[in-house]
Amino acid sequence: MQFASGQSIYLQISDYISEKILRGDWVEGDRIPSIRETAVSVEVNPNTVTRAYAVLQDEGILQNQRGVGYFVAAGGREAAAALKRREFEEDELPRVFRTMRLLGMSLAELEHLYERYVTEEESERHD
Amino acid sequence: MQFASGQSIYLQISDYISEKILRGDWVEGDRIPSIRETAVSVEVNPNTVTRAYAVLQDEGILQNQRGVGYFVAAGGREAAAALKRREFEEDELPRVFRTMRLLGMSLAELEHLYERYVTEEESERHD
Amino acid sequence: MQFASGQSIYLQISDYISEKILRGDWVEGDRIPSIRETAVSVEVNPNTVTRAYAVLQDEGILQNQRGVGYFVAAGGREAAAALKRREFEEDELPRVFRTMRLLGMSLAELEHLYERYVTEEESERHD
Amino acid sequence: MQFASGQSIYLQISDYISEKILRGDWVEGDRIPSIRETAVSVEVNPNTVTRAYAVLQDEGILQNQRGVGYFVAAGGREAAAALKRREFEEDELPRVFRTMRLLGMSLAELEHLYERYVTEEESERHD
DNA sequence: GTGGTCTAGACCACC
DNA sequence: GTGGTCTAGACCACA
Repeated sequence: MQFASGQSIYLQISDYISEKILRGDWVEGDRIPSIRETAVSVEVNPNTVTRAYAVLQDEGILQNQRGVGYFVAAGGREAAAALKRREFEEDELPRVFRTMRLLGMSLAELEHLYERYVTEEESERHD
Repeated sequence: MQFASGQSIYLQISDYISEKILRGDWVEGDRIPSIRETAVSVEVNPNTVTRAYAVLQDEGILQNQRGVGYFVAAGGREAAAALKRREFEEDELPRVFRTMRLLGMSLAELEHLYERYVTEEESERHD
Repeated sequence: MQFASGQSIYLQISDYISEKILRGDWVEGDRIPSIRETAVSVEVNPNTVTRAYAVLQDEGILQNQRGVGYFVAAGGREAAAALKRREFEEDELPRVFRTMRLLGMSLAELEHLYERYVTEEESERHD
Repeated sequence: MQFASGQSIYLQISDYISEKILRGDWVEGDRIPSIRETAVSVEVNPNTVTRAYAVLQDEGILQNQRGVGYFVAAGGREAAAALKRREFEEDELPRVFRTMRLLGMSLAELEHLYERYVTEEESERHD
């Protein structure tokens, strides 16, 4: 895992876990890697992972059993989707639309960029 | 002016100035409010405004005449537009498109949200 | 059995057993379920149940006959009652009274809540 | 400040702050001691105080200004009161009433204990 | 000066 | 083994 600057590592980790659950890699009731395992695999301090997991537990995405581990909570996927959608629609999209107006970018142009993005994604998948 | 958490205040201020110029509120050669005036009006430490103006000067959007004040630079509007567009296309849009895929949101749905945004904007303007 | 977070599971189990004895579900000399049986029924590691039983044995509530099982000790019910009362009066009530003052809650209001609690209990019993 | 065992220090600190606000020692908009100041005064590591403040910020009791400090949030006192009352009525009181029934303790007896508590408090105040 | 984050390392209770 | 907490110390961005 590569960390971008500009966002804290623990948030990048919680996003990463959250997206795994969104994609269905881990489903309700699955035990996810322990704090220590994740710490080793992403090469950060266990404390940092603890913080990432705590965020997800607060959001109702993870659940933990003392001395056992962390699990995808009941309704965890829905919680993750709801959270991501809410952040997207309430924070990101308004900013995007506002910028479009400022730049005088039309919806058609946005669609064009979207299609370009999709094709680029496709080609990367073939690497 | 309201400050969102999560982004530094000086960047929020420089964005605010930059958008004023993009909208044409201030045009090439206009003197913009002094650091002190802005500091008072947005209720912030003058150091913070200084930093915001410095960013804009670096980008070629503002120009400083010592002892006189800050002015919209020659080509300032174009510089602001270019900067905003670059940030938008390189940073924000890829993130947006990625999230759309993750949420399974179609381009049609995005257009729908865009239209809703536009109508909301319209109605707010009538307040 | 549902486990609340915030208190260790073994203590929740020992409370649960203790209350069974207080209510008279199990009386002096009764053999209570084996560690394994309880472990299965409450879906917990046998080690955890062992610890819970050990606590109760320490308090003189249970008695162990090696190879046979655990029994409600002579005077077990009284021991359980004394323990619970002590914990209640020394730990819980002072905290409760303190919070009442902090919230400005009167004794009358407390009585009101008590009556509501009792009626709710009644109605649940009819389910 | 003395810390009891059984509850984590950071929660004891957040309770302490919360009660200060409930009592009106600090009111809306007041700046509370910085993380470092509190860390010194209660003799714990700044990280621990950070965690306590973060809890209160999550609850809407505190609010922070980057680089300036923590403040009692708008509606902070109400948030603190609501939180405490909710925890009290939903968690603590049901447990109390349940124990009363188990011990066969009457409301009259509880009142008696309450009066004793109040008089003890009074006499302590005269020390 | 402020808060925010991260690391390293320790100890604990618990399962 | 698991997670939870705490410390010490560091570095950073920010006001």
